[in-house]
Amino acid sequence: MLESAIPRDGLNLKVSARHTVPALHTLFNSVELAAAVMPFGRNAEIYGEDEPADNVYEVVRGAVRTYCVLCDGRRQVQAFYFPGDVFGLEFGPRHSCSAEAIDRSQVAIVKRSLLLGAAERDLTVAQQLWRATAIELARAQGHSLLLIKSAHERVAAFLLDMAERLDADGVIDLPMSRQDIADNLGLTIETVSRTLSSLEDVAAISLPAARHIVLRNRSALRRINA
Amino acid sequence: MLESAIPRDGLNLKVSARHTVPALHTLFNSVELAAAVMPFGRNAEIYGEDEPADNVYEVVRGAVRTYCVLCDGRRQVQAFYFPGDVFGLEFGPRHSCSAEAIDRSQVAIVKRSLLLGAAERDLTVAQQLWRATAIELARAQGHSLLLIKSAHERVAAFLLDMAERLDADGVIDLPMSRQDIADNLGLTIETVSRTLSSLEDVAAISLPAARHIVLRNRSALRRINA
DNA sequence: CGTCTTCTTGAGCCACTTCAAGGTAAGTGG
DNA sequence: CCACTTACCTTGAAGTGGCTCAAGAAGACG
Repeated sequence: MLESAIPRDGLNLKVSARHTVPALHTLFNSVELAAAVMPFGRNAEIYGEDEPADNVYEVVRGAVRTYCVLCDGRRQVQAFYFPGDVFGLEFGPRHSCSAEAIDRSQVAIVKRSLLLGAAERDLTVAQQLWRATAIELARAQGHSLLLIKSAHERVAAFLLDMAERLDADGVIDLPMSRQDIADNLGLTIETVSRTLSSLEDVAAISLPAARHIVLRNRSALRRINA
Repeated sequence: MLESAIPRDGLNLKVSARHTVPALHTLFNSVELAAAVMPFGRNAEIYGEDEPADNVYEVVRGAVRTYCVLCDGRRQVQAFYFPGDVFGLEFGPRHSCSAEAIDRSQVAIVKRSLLLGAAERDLTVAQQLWRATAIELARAQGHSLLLIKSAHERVAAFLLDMAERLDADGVIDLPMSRQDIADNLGLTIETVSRTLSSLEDVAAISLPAARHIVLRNRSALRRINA
């Protein structure tokens, strides 16, 4: 139903079979919903930190990053979202971080008030809201665990995560820049680049192009990940 | 109601006025509940990682830490909980990390199934479950933001957080060891110790005893925290 | 083809870690 | 009450992983 509403363009990113967060149509399977699908250009802001959290979003095509900026300009990318992933769901009234399209993307948008209303009438919707938040919590906890690891471990973990979410037979097509990866892993772009090169040196991956990574040895990556 | 069920002993830790997570009696204000209060000794395990998450807990007196251990033994303390704080609430069937009493503590315990049942009958309980998870999510996001900062920033942030939660007029009585703090902040105990000493040198704090910290200049700490 | 952005690589540096020693405080048994 | 033990904390000195600064290579795009 969501699918049929989506205009196609040339982006052609794959839709992940495994959802990080229950898809909106799961959230809505017993409710009539009005989901608008909106296009966003490369680096376009979807919402900003502290803005009212009036909507909930699902990536239909493309990729989205959420991030916080410290007062001195350091940026932390909290998460990446791909087709099927839900983001921007808050309990409180305001967004805790900003969201931007990484690439040209299509995003389904539904009014939060509609969801909350549905949750009041339908128990399973209420449960899905809880579930979506719980999955985000698990992600955030995993992210903080990541940040105590070494650069090699962080990059290996990142690659394994991306492989699971974007995989086409061991080949990863990254939509995001090295800067995005670095800000997600709490490293510098130089360290990310060097670490990828060193993983290529030990034949764990190969790098036919900067954003095109082939996993050559997943168990080696898992071993590095600790 | 919970209060009256609590046997007193000699610990005499203060009960924080400000709750990190809605207290169980908030969660239960429209439900009859059977909350047992159990004592735990210093370093006693309350639950272990991957154990079935059959209960939800509230610190009544004392202090609790939750933590994960990596395969090579590195430990990350995810959070500290003080009187009034709820912990161990999971959406999934198993605990994502272990919980231990830091000190001799009293912990109120309720069956998860009771809560879930109540949530099915009572919309506000369902909302409180969601809310508690959302607050944990905010905490986890804050924690990962902390971990990209410098040692000085992390320690300053830790002190400000503890001051807010344990404060008795600018004096902090820490229940946890330097190792706990280090594992929470992603640093070594030596770095934590050195950083505290250096904060004392610049007159931001004073250290009459290792676990007794006096905030001398909060705005300096806030400035350091970035 | 030139320009701009992004990515890679190198060299030196610094914040934090590691390793090591000593100090302090609380508990325990004599 | 005091020696002894043990756990915890602090401080120093040296090492190192990741950062900073800098230059060049590789794509992307008009």
